Amino acid sequence: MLRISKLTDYATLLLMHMARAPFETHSARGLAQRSGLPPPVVAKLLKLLAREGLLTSQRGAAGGYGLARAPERISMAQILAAVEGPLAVTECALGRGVCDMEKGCATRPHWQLIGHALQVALDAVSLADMTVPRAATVRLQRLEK
Amino acid sequence: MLRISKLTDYATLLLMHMARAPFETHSARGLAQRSGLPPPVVAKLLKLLAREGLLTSQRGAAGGYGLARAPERISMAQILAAVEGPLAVTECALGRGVCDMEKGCATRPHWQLIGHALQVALDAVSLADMTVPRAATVRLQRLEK
DNA sequence: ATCAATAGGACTGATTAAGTTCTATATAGT
DNA sequence: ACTATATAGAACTTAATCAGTCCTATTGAT
Ligand code: FES
Ligand code: FES
Repeated sequence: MLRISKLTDYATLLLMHMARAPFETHSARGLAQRSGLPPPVVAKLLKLLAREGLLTSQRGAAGGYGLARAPERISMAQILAAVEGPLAVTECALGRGVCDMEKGCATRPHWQLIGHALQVALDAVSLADMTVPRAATVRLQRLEK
Repeated sequence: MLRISKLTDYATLLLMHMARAPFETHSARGLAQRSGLPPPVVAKLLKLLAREGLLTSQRGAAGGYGLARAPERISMAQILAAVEGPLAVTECALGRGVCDMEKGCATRPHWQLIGHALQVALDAVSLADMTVPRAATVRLQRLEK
């Protein structure tokens, strides 16, 4: 349940690779080779991440992608949001009129509450954490108290 | 992102209806009428929830479904798990050999960490909370500190 | 017996995710 | 200027999952 998409998993993987050399530019081809992912998928994802502001891009020969900011300042929540769109646990979490069963349904505010809790959990883990084993453990354990 | 399925939303809705009379038995037909959901969907969901141990069932005339335990002791995490299967944020979060890109991928333990945080957030909200506006607010706010 | 209820599974259609391909544009080096 | 190498963007196809329906069997009260 609550499975993230493969694309998001891939995106995280790519960003982790880039985080090992945070100030250099990386080409889509090179990242595809290093990650083992299919080149078209890598290209698609990098374009998306650049559009969403997580990466900077430089066109032309000797161009490539670079992290838009330090790995510590890129959260998993941001990566999720970039690839899968804004967090909305239920379809009808945002506005009225979207859902047929609004009458007789009092769940909306509660789902929003849960959504917020998830957001907090995802914000607590940064890309930098992901590259360092057990880095986020302490912070997350504090969340659970 | 991290959208729960409609079925899970429906299941929650049904359980909330039942929680208003926690000790009575409810028929699928009756719940379909009260909830406004299509009867076949309601029947399917109740069967599933009974199999998963969230509901008790009584066959035959005058039969029906009842909550397996008090609404306070049914968490949203349990409902999610019943309808959508066990929480696994990534496909390869559990075992080895599932995923092609295991070599060169160090994300697994971190995803497990995130998965655990989500689990905690979902465990903090009970079915009883869902029926009472703002009931879970305080508990969730404490989680965020 | 009969009627009202759940149990289980098979099946279909709709929606979304995943992956590929093609064309256009920008830039460095020669 | 030319060429090679890169990203930008969109359209398209296929695969997988979700949502919803339907049919048959079983159970139990009247
Ligand atoms: S099911 Fe959409 S508002 Fe509750
Ligand atoms: S992508 Fe599957 S192990 Fe990382």
